[in-house]
Amino acid sequence: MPELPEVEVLVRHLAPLLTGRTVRGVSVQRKRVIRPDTRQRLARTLVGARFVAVERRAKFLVFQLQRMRGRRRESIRLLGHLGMTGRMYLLPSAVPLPRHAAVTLDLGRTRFVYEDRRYFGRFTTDLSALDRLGEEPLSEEFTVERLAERLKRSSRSIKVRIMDQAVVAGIGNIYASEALFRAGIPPRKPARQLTRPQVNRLHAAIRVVLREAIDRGSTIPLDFDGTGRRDGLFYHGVAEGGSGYQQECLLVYDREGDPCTSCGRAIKRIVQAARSTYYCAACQRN
DNA sequence: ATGGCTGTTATCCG
DNA sequence: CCGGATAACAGCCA
Repeated sequence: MPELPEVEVLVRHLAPLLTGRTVRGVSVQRKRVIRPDTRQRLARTLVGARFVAVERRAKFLVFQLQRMRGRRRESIRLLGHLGMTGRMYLLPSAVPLPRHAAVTLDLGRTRFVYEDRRYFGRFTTDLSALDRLGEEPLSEEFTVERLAERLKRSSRSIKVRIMDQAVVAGIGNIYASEALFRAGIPPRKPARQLTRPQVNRLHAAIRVVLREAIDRGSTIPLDFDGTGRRDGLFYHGVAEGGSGYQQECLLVYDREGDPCTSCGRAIKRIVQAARSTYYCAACQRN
């Protein structure tokens, strides 16, 4: 569920469930997701700590915990990332763990499960990844000027460029295509060649696309229970009787050959930096 | 069924 | 520095 809106919706879901809970035990089924932490270090850090907040930064989940050490209150931060296929949810302790459980936290009668089929995600006390991020696209700091600055020296295609987390923190493959379609910008255009009106439109489009996806994900019913039905992968809109998120909200992503919602011409698919890009050749011109 | 595709990112090259 | 390719991994689909 990995892009910014999906993480935001998940964080809003998890925050009230986790806040106040105490970690009784830590179990690491896949140690690659905790690197550079070790099992021992993670367990030593977390056991006895209490969740005080869950926040989002770009596509990362930031878990804040506190623990009493002697007479001192100690703050702990944990970084979560879902990679391509990660999920996080609470499960009654009696329920057997899913096949691809990567890390589980014992919270008493429930456990927090981080599950990841491909193990591309992360769950660690190493926060260094946060240092490499650009502005939050929905914050005040993300101004048109900032975006223009980050684009003007790059010869990379604009699509690949806005997926760089140092340029726009939280945009991924889906919303990159969506934002460019909304802004009417061809995905292969070199970033530095965007006109000022195009940068203006892109800035607005990024915010609109992300905001709408968050609103959508906050509105539709989701099941964060680990069963895989309506579990937060809301842009797929599966298990929604055919009227899911994708049908209603994604205008170009994964719609190769479908008629453009604006002009009716077939949506095209190309590959850039080994990822699929979808666009309308008629609506997205220089 | 074999191979190509998938929501991510770090790293290694030229 | 920049940008492209690849690797990490498992499952799904044609």
